[in-house]
Amino acid sequence: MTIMDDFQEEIRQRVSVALKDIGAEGTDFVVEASTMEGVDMAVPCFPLAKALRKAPKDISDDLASRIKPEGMISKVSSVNGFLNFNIDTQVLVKSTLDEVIRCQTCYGSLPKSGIRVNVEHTSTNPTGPIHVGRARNPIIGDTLARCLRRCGHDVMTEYYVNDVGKQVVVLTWGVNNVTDEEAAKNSEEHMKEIGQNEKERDKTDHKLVAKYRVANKKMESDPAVQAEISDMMRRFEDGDQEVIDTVRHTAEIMLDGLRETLGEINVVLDRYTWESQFIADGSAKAIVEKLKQSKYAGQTDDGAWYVDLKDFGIQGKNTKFTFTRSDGTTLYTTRDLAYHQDKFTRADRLIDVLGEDQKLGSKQLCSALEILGYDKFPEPLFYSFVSLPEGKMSTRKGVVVYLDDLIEEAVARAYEEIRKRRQDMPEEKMRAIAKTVGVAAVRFNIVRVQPEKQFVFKWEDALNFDGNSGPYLQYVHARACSMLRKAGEFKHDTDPSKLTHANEIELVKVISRYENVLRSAGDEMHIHVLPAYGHELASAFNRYYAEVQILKSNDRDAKLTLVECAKTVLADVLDCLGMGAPEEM
RNA sequence: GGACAGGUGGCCUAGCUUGGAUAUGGCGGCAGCCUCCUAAGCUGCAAGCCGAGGGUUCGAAUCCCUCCCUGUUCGCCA
Repeated sequence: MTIMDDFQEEIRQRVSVALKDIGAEGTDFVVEASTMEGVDMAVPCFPLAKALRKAPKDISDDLASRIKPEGMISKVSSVNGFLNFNIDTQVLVKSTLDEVIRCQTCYGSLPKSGIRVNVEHTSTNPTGPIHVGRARNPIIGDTLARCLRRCGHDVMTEYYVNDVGKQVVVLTWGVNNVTDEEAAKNSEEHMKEIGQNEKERDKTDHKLVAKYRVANKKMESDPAVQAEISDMMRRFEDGDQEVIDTVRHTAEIMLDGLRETLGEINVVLDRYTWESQFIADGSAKAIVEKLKQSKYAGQTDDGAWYVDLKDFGIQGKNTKFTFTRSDGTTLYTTRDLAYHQDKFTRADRLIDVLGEDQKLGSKQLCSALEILGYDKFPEPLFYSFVSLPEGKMSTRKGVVVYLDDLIEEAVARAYEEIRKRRQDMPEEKMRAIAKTVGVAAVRFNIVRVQPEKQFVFKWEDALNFDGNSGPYLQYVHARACSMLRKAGEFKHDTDPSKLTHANEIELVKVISRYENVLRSAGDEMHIHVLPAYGHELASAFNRYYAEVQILKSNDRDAKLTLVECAKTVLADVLDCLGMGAPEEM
């Protein structure tokens, strides 16, 4: 419960009593945050007009005259049919600041819920480096996980590694049969093709992808290679441990590169689960047997098994969800079912961060789970693909921006910015700050937009360090730190009579909303409200900073206390967004 | 063709679940502000048929219907 929630509740009670006084006990009404400047909460009286058979304006006038400003209510007024309320700012300031000082980084966080939440995100196929088309996934997933932890849940993040299927087999063949020289030559051609002059990055995922490209080409042109790969596929399907191990090993190497990239943007996953596990432990086969028993099950002429989902809201030409090949082997979707079954033994709530291309698959998965007797389902969080101004991202067409390149560019730009203004700073420190600032710019640029919205990647936006950006929030944090450094020792003072400037009240109001923002970002999975909130908080701080003298004020301790509280909350917002909170920049 | 998303000033974006007062903020543009705590900042100005059309309502960006545009999808791929 935030102080605004308490205030809202108090208004609800007072209005109920007033309605009783005018003989309209039990009439429904809403108390909402006001959009009008200088008003905190409002009760629109228009819906009451019919029931009371009076003009809205008369009702609000009448009610306003019956409610005296008491308790948290400092002012009641009636404007054009709206019954308006103002909160007692003294109470607001005192209780908010005391709470921040008491809780520190836990301010805004909810108590332990005991709910285990599993967030599966990223899960990109280990066949190449992460490009920005997919970069939304780890950033959304990681931010959501951080929000959910603040909502009091036990959160585990998880990456589902696809080490099964043709793609990884081809990659594996490439790793074992393509020479380094061939790969280097391909790499050179590839870079030329995508219009870059530099050499391909010396990083395992980038090095492996060259072999993957060569393997794909050879497979297309050379029947012998094609046959070798088919043979590997067959042995894999037959459960040949040697082949399975080799493929897994390649995936591990590729994954090392991906993990490194993710680490650069502060994304660390708690667990990696391998798809091959569900073949090895027989759970995918068990799913097949169970689904075969269902009344929705059927077999094609060739012998492939499916369940018909037309009764489950699946629409289109084909409502059949196939779960075995005609030779009886399992499919990706079957193994995904086994995976979700496994996840449900480890968590109460499952969240899957998925690209919008997975929408149908996710729905089919839920229907199949229902057939298997489940009444709990994974909650998907879909995001639209990131495209480039020149169109859809495609590695083959050379229309691609790798996440590694984006990070490198952002950090380089941040370094230039720092060097411009801080000649006094040691090189190493500038590098460290550039890193944290560049990463913040990248992450913020992605989470600020609602996931389901189409997203066109533009360098100018991704490298924006002004206005609504990650570096803007960091700048305010650094500014507050600088002020506190200069201030030295001071005593916490939350006396509200010393914090009466409009900008001070505004700043406190923003701080007091943090809990509601976290709840919306986490439990309702609206993570994009968090960067917006961070910008509001930082902006409110900047206006306070611009208007009010702090270090030389008579009420220095109280003003510094507000600075410290704002800094504390901002630092937590930054952390929740997976961004560093630099003390200088 | 069906299904599912998105469409808001030149560009990006919030609000839509649960209808309310002058539609949120940023970028870019224009005009100001560093003898003072970090100018990656602050202040002000210009800029909108909320995709189009109907409907419901005292009141619609928000709810309902139709249509248009964009994206995704409709594999014995993963």
